[in-house]
Amino acid sequence: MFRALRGTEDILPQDQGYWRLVEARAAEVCRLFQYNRIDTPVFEQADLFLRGIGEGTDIVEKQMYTFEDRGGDRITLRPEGTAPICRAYIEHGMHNQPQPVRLYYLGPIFRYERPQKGRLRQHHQFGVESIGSADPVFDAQVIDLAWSFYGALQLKGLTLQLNSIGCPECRPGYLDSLNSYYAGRSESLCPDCRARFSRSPLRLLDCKVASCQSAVAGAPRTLDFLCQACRSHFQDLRGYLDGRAICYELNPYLVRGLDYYTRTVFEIQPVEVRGQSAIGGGGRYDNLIGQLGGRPTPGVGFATGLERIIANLKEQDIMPPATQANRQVFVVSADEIGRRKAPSIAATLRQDDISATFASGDLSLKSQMRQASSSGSRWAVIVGSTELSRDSVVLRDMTGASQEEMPLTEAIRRIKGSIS
RNA sequence: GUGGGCGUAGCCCAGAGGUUUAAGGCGCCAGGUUGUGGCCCUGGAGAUCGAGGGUUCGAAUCCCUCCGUCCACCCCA
Repeated sequence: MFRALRGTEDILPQDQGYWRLVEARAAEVCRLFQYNRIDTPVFEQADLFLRGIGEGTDIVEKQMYTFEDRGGDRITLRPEGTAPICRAYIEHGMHNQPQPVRLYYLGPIFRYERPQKGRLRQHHQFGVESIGSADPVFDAQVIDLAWSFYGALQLKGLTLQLNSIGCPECRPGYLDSLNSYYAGRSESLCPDCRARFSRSPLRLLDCKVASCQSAVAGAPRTLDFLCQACRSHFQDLRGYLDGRAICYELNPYLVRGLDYYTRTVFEIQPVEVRGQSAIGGGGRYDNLIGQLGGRPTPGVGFATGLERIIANLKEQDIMPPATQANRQVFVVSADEIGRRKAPSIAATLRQDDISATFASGDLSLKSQMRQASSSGSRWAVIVGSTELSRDSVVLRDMTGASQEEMPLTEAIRRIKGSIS
């Protein structure tokens, strides 16, 4: 038997309401903030991600779906959204537009990982990018947008964590200090951290192993090493956030898994902080576009996982709005004559913008009525030889138990005139 | 990649070596007298008990291997 591949899942009809809700809120918030939608291909040249995300990262090291296509090109299923957007920015000369260019995207992301709660090999992200300005007002705007989005979904209990990890000016000084701090302590670190020590020292900071935690507690903080420019950038950002009354927690040990981040990094976490719980995150990437071959262009963005959002909506009993069934009809046939006529009756209804379907005439009337009932349709139209001989149908209101025989045109008028 | 739990009908699950021709619930189908749903009642269909191998007179039940799945670690959304 075929089944969906590990770490992938079908989004079944009963869940589509959640997805439409989340997508609609995303589109709405972006319209209000004037971020425009862009859709990039789900696969790109592998090199885009190698250069963009950074060779030492977990994503590049072991999570990319990379393959050679029939033409011999190295292809990667996108493991994140920002690099492709930056590629599109460069490719379409968007630096000629007023800056910053504000974009949003929504679509599948692929990472080869062992699936677990809230973690899939194909998941979906909604993300925004503000490209072309280093002004901290846009860091704040991106966070504001993210916060508004979660607010529009009525998600409760989210916390915003914020940090600044500096720039190429001040990062080396910090790394030196981190290095010498950890140099004398490598004995007490977990094996993973010993490996991280030389590879990506920043990540030492978010190790969860208890023995490492104590080392982290005394470790130097990026914030204390920021250069003047980064320091004032961060100050300004905090000022803007305060001005918008957006609460955040300063987390000096927040680092993110991608190499391209500079200065601002942030993460949004839900109430239930269980292991891998971030629901969204982002930050500034002032060197990414340059690294990808564009002229040096600053940018800042945010992305959030739709599956995790929906999981949180469900946990908080937030339901998508019920679909309107007032203009929905289920055609039921009482006998062979009615069964023959059902498709064209449904078609006539549809011409009047009434959604209509019918049951198999193989089923008993009772069973057809059961289907009509469970379909959620407000109306059942019942047809058989008796009605057809009089050029009429029976219109039954499924919310109660009243029904009446009338011509189809009259039934249509009643249905269209109906209110809940 | 590492560790642990679990795999019985579409779904939830009982059964823990022989009274199992594998139970129950949801869902599905058919009925409960004449062409009608939602509640109730009755009946029915639906399971090579994840796959393969082994132990045994006898295995859904014990052992091994594989596969799948879930959870955790790593890391992220």
